[in-house]
Order: sequence, then C-alpha cells, then structure tokens
Amino acid sequence: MDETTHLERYDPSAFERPSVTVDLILMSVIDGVPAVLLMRRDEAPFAARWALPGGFVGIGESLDDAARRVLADKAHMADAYVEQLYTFGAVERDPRMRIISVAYFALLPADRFVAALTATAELSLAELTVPWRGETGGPVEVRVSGDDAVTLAFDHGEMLGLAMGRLRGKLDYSGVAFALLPERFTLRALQDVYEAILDTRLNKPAFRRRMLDRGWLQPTGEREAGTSFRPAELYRYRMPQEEQ
Amino acid sequence: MDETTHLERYDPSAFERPSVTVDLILMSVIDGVPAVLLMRRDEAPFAARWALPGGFVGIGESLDDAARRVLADKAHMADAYVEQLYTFGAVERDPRMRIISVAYFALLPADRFVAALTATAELSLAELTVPWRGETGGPVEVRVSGDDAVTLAFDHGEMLGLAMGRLRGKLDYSGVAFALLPERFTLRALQDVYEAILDTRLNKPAFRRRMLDRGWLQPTGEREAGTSFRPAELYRYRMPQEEQ
DNA sequence: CCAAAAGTGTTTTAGTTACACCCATGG
DNA sequence: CCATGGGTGTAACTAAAACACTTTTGG
Repeated sequence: MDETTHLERYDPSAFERPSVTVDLILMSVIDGVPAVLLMRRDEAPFAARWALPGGFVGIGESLDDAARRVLADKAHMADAYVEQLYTFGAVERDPRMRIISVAYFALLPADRFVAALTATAELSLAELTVPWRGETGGPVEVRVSGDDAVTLAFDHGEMLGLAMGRLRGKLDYSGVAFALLPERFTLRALQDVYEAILDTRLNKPAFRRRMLDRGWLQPTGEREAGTSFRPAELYRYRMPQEEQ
Repeated sequence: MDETTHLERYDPSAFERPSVTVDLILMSVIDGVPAVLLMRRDEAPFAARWALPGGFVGIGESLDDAARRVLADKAHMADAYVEQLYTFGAVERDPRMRIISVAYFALLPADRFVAALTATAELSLAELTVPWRGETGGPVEVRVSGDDAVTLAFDHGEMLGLAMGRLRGKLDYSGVAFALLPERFTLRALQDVYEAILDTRLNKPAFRRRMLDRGWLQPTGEREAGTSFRPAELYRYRMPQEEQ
C-alpha cells in the first residue's frame, strides 16, 4: 500500500480520477418560513425527483468560482452570500460514476429570491420544516409549494440538513442573518428571521437589546412606511472590524 | 455557458478531471504546547520544505476512508479522532497540475502521538505558536523541534490555521478535548489542554465546576500516582446522549 | 380615541468569575 | 510539620429573560 501511495506521488495522471461537482443549497426566509431552491430532475437517475442545483467543476476553475457560476447560470441569482459547507465523497453517492461533490450554501433576501424564482420556470421554492437537532443538523422535511413531504435526489437531503445546522450554528455569532434581509430592515424583521431559522419564539425586549448592544446595527434615521401603526426604525448592518 | 453545463450533465467523462487528494492535520498537545505532525518533502515542488501528510483518493475509496488510510500509512497512527475540515480548490495551489485537496483534521493524545512519532524516522513534530484570531483561524507560526519559524509547502499553512480555528471553536461545546487526553485523566490535565489550545490562563475553581456540571465526566474512584502532593482524582469521558 | 405594534425601564434569575480558604499527601 | 497542588464555599459581577409599561402612528 505504501508502494502504491509512492507511485501516485510520482505519476498521479496514471490513476483514474473522480469527477468533481459543486451543489448549491440556496436558502432564504419567505414570510417567516425557511425555504430552499430546488430543480426537478428530468433524467435518470432520480428522474422527476427534486434536487439541488449543481454542476461540474471545470479543470481551470476554482471551487468557489464553480459555486458562483452555478448560482448565476442555474439559479440566475448574483451576489449572494456564499460559503463552502462540506464535501460529500461516498463511493456510491451517484450510481452512474464516482462523483465527489463539494456542497456550498448560499443565502438571499426574500425579495431577490422570489424575483429570480418567478423569472425562471424550471425552479421551485420548497418550504422547510426543520426539527431542532442541534448544530450538526439532521433530517429536514421538505415541501414543494404546499404539497406533501418529498425526498430529495442523491444525498441532497443530507446536504440540506447540514446546511440548516450550519445556518443555525452561525446565526448568532456571525452576520449571516443580514444576508437574508434587505439592506435596510427593522428589528422586527431581524427577529422574524431568527425565529424562522431557530424555530422558536424570542422575547422582544431582550432580543432588541442584545442586537443593539452588539454594535452591528446602524440606525438610518428612516422609518418603515405603509403601516397602520407606529412605523419602526430602519437599521443597516455595519460589519464589525474583524471580518467574519 | 448553459450549453456547456448541459453537455457536462450528459457526458462528464468527456471533460478533463482534477485529481483529488486528502491532507491530514494531525494535532496533539505535548507538555502544554499544541503540536502538529509534518513530513519533510524530498522532491519538487517545495523540496526540503515541511508539509502535511497526504495522499490521492482512490477511485473506489470514500474521502473518509482515504483520510484514515493516510493516517495509518503515512503517520502510522490508528483510531484517532478524524473530522473533515475544508476543501481547498484554488486552480494554482499545486504548480504541477490541478489538484483539489480535502483537508481532514485528526487528534491524538500526547502519549500515542509521541510513540508513533519516535517509531518513524521521516516524521517530525512541530510546535505551534498560535495568535488568537477568533474561530476562523489565521496564520499560525510553526517551529520544528525548536528551530526558527518555517513556512509550509503549498497552502498547508492555511489548512493548519483553519484547523486550529476549528479546534478552538469546538473545544468548549464538543468532546474534542477528550480526544487529546488518555482514557483516564485529571481535571488539571483537562485544564492544561484547554489552556494550551486557547492560549489563556483559566480560573481553576470555575473551570472545575463548569466541567463537572456538564455531566460529561465520570469519576473513576482511582487516583493519580507518583505525585509528591495530594493525588488528583482520575475521570473518564462519558459521551453525552446526543452524539457530537 | 382606539387598535396595534414600536420601544423602554425594572426586577429576577442563572451562569460565570474572583478570591479565600481547607484538605491530603510525600518527604 | 511543611510545601505543594487538589478541592470547596461564598460573594460579586454580568448577561440574559420576563414582565409591565409608555409611545407613536393610521384610521
């Protein structure tokens, strides 16, 4: 075995190589419900099943570039928050051939998510019902436009569970929540995002103070419009000094 | 571009594929100092530079299996705690050809780490000086057996920084610290591991209570031997119900 | 002036830190 | 009986939660 490893070091081109793809878990929070972008497969394997958008990684293309390309080409969405999640490398994960897939997760505010969705026929929004299983993530129940729960193609269900776990884990110590909100937003909207992702009710005054004390929010001086009650202040996310 | 993606879906074998490797960041805490396993490269590129052990992923081998194989073959260590870290996919990260590398980090107790190290000539232990830069990790200074700081081959320095950040981030909410200790250990030994990794001094009574209140520690009833003062109780790590 | 949600002040609680102290052991 | 680190009790501090309350808007 040591012999083989040694040979590989010298001439790796002599060995059969796996294909490498990226798969994209593009999420948002729509009307207080976590949502993910799915595409319906129209060929085997898993024909007519729902799957995450993905694509092969080009030989001269970095993984991050491939993820952004899939985001632009398949999902027709640009400038999302994108982060590498995990790499899935089980031998039999694709029945056709050996494919290693690097999963990326991406976040978009509801308005831009819905806009891109309605502009593109073959895409579909799926609502997520997410039982709390800690940061590691676990099985996630997926409903496409109100229908019954569906099972995703390949190991995409596992990817989705992991993405949801990561989102929950990072929610409170990073700025990911703001990637799900428009540039200007109210504290109530921020709390709605938190409640949707964590699947809990939060105490309003406590939440409010916690957020303001962190110093990440900049009051714009402007107010929300079109309410029949007292309009809330609009805030802007100001990235803290230490990046990410 | 959409056209290309479509074609790839049908016949990916027609496209050139990258090689895929795993690299292993095998860490321990030796005498209160974080340490990592390195190998000296004896061929170009980066000849005579220090690098992480790694190897190509076989076509019929899962990523996790490849990581465990590298652990066994190159590092001659079995049964370590192993966890996937991140996948590095920059196009020019290896000057010879396109190689995508999945980084794994592994943890071993000091005694087993040192035993395997002394049994194998081509391995070397490197001490780490790790400035605190939050969970994301950052540049790490590496010293091989007391010499000056060295720069690792390829992007291995970046991998090491990320591994250290992950270790710090998970230290306090997961059981990773116990992967760095023998089966039976004192509370002082546990605190030493925390202090080495976090690079801080911790308050003894507070640490003690926090650990015991968590319910992860099982008193064995046995005592540490060979001290010239009061011998400390030995504890065992009892995995909590919810895995990881 | 009423409904509805924004926004604030005050108390309670829980978890952590700091510090002082006692205990057990080998020499 | 002394030095050394193990182990414990108590008070102080801090951050968050709970709850009651006041404010501001449109209709």
